[in-house]
Amino acid sequence: MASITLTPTKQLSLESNATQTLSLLERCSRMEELKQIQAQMFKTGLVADTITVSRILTFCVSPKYGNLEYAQMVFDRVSRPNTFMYNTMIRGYSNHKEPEKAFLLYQQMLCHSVPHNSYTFPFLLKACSSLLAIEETKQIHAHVIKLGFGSEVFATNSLLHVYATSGSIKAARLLFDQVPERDTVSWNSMIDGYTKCGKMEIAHEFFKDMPTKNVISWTTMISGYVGAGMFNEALNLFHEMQIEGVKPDNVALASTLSACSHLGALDQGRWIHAYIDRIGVEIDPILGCVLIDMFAKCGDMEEALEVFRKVRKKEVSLWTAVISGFAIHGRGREALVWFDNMQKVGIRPNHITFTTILTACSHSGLVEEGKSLFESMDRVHKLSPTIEHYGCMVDLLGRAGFLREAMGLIEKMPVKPNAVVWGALLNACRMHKNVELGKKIGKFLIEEDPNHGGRYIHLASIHAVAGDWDRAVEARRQMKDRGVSKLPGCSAISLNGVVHEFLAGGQSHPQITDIYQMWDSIGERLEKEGYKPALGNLLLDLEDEANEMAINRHSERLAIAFGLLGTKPGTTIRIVKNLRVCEECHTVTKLISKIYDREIVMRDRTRFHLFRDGKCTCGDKW
DNA sequence: GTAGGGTTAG
Repeated sequence: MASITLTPTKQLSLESNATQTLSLLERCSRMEELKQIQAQMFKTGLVADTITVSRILTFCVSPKYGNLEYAQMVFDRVSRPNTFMYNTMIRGYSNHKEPEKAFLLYQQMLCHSVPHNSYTFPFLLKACSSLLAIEETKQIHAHVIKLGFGSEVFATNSLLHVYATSGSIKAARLLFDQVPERDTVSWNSMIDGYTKCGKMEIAHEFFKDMPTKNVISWTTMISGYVGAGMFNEALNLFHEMQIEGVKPDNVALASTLSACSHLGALDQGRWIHAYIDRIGVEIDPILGCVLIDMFAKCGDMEEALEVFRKVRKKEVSLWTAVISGFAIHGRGREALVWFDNMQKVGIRPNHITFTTILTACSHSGLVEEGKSLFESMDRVHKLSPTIEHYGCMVDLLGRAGFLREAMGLIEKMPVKPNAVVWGALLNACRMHKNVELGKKIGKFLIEEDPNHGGRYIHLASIHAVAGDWDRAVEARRQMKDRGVSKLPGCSAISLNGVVHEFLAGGQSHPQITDIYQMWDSIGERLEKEGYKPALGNLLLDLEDEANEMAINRHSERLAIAFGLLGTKPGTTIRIVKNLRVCEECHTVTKLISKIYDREIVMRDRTRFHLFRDGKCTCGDKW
């Protein structure tokens, strides 16, 4: 008796019949096995019946294997594919890289008069959704109605989802109001749609009004808040969810942790981490990444590494999260060690890993290492550098003072440099006081995008570095005159588990009078230590034109004053959100840490600073 | 005797 060997337990004898073939297909776990089974079927003269072909197609289009070419080959050899097979192929294409081909199959299906069933439209509309194809959606919508699927909840839900999340929220609303049957999925899609176009109040109305909420409803609303930058609202909603007794799953936890991470709400984040351990949720790579990111951003690399050790599936994203943690702490050497170790265990770095490791090198002054990594991207790893990587390199060279080399790199970039790349060079000009080049770039950037507030601020800061306050104020004034708005500076501080936010010029905090008084006394102490503010007074009189320049520092000073009020000497103050820690702020905070004997932790968009006893760990040389 | 096998939302 002849037989082929698949795996020791899976043998297919010549006598096997269709039923055995099916059970083999069911247990099949690799593409190779599938091909062997098919070869054997051919050899033994077994003709694949409808269900066997269906099984094969299902196997090939599953996201895990995704061998659509092979599925298409099998499909092409079926003389008259039935609805199921068409549906399966449409599903396959809609989930993978060529959603357009789903439309092609649908066309064939119509040509051959193969009937639809209730599965056809959800698959087809998924393709519309990934292509943001509103025109096609409208056409399919017409078919849904014409073919009598207008009251099928799956079909109408899929339509709702495409309209709501592809920029046609009004069409979604119209449909939502008229469909005969609505379920939780319909409501969830509406909430998702409204959060995606920034209509947070309406989204919340829907959320409040819906008859039954499930964990996805809660998560949609929470991640909607996170996407809109409303982190406190996100956290509050998570607490409400707990009170309602809805058990959060990994997605809900990841969204909430991301809110904690943005807010710097380390206490709440720790609570959720403990909760995850307590209820025994497995830390999947996504949850692992947000936990690592949160601890790293809040300053606790040890806890971040502890999480890394606990995650079973150590994917590239997890290693990258750790490397990113070292990067924001200016621990470039360790980042490099982890980058090497990751490859030693057979994990290949991707584009994001390179962005991260280049940032780490840049922030730690590891110029040679960065250059050699950048060069190795294409040569060793077969990854072509993107504009982000060029941006990192300009930043790396620029920070190290190689302005000409950075300029040269920009000139020979294969793609048009964007504002991020120029911004990196401009920042380098500011650091190294290259006023001439800085002014040129600053003006150029404003011409490119006159409505972008940040550009004016950049130019102003260059003039400020040169001590040319008149021009600096002028750049600010120009911005004001053109009606360009800038988001007000914002700082947040975490104290006893509560996050307090301060806006530049803000007066709304209940203890605002004490805070201003505190800052006055801080100012006196600082001046006694010999500190002289570069411009204007310390806290800034916001009415005073000359102080326009330093308005950014207003919010962080309110936060520090508040922190000093609420803590004792020898303890830690956490400024958990801040736009940028500038040179002035650095000097002031170093002094405060010494005079008031506090450890001050400060996080800006890219860095982590720990001020202790008049020093800072970030390693920046001003 | 003609089902079976596969759906939508974070």
